Amino acid sequence: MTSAIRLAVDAVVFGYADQRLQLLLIRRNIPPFEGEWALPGGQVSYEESLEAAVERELKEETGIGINYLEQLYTFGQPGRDPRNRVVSVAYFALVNPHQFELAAATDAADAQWFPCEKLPALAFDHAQIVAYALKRLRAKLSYEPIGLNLLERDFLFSDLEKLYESILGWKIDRRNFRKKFLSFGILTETTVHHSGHKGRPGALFRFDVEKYLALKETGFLFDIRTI
Amino acid sequence: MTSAIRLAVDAVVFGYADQRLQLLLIRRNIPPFEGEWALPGGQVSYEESLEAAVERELKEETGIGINYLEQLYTFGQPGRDPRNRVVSVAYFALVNPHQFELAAATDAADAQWFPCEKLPALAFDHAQIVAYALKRLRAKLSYEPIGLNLLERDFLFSDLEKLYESILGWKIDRRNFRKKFLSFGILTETTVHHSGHKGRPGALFRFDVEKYLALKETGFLFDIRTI
DNA sequence: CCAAAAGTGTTAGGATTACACCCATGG
DNA sequence: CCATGGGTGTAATCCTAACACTTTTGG
Repeated sequence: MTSAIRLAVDAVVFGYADQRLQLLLIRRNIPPFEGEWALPGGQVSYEESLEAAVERELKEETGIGINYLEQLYTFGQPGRDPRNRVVSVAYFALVNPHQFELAAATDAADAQWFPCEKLPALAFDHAQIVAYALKRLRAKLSYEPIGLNLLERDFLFSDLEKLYESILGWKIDRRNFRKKFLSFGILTETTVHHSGHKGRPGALFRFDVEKYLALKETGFLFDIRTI
Repeated sequence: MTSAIRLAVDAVVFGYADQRLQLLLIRRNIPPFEGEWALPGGQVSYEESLEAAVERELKEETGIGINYLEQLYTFGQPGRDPRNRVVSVAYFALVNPHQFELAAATDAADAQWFPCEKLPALAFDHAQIVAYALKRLRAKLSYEPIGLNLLERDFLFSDLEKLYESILGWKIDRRNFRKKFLSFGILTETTVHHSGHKGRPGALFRFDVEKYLALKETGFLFDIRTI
């Protein structure tokens, strides 16, 4: 019998901080690619679900929890791991980085956020996985309100604008964007936010997940492609 | 050491015949679920890519080749196979059934097309996989011209209309549909089709893949959601 | 009082929808 | 000649896109 194919999971974890999209990476402390940066992940154990494996690895290697998780794609080309045949189910996760401390406390090697436009070289085929995830993120931003998982619970409308602008990579019209986004009725206005910076204080908004799910039931489709 | 997770592929193969969407199934001739219907598929061997495994299994079990193949989703819940932990990468395939004979010649058990609205009970979690694939097919029909992979090379416009109507499950406006679809410029009109049935003969069209790919390069997006 | 950010409406143009009659053939 | 399916245009409506000034605060 030839040896068995190994099954792993990898997580592409996006965060949003300093008005830039960030990616969570760990520095490998074992061969191959020792010392290089890679996606958090690892082998799936026999009794756990794939999602459980992702969450476990993330906890172990980086100490963070996640706001949004979905399966991305399964990468299985022979040769993607130089030693063995490893098939990896990649997951796509969104996090508000302010919500979690990166744990230096764990036994993992360094975990660190990198702005997406300045990524280091990555181990294995992880650059390809990240590219795929970015494509998915950009596409999904326009037809599901997942961007809200990258923000704090309460946020300024301008935060949301800037998030879309920085991830999609083009200028959006503030007036049209606000009109359209608010027309969905999935944001509730809370208090007004004072101080911090110069300029007129703005209203704080919060994503009303209940209302979003209720609307989805009725066939409503979030769609902000035409901004 | 606990035993290793097994890796398999399964294929959800859709065809279109008798003006209905059809699904390709095989009858299992080994336990578990012996005698029941299931998706074609099987274990991935150590050196082959996932796609190669799918195509090999399809050839072995049903004798058909495929017009379109993409990865669908990876199903990995513990317990989905009653004996072992099997993680299965499901693929989504489109075929023109007239193009291939189902091979009784192979050593596989029966392979057979079933209309999607009259599927038998399926082994494992295959009903769930099929449901997922149907969702993907319906969604994709509207923003990629994949429906054309289900038709013969030359087809009547009414075939295309009926395909969309039967898969999406609602009436479409003939005039608007034709106007919009032709406006993309990815179909070329060939000859006029005489005979076969009563009524005025219609023009035959052919999908111009070259032109479609060229257009895609330029940022053109196929989009027929608003029909 | 100045700089910075928040907030807000209107209009022209383009896209979508709804809709009905004539044409060409086979039987 | 009639039944069947193929082929076509227009008008009303809705949605999108473009655009600039006023308000409120901190410094």
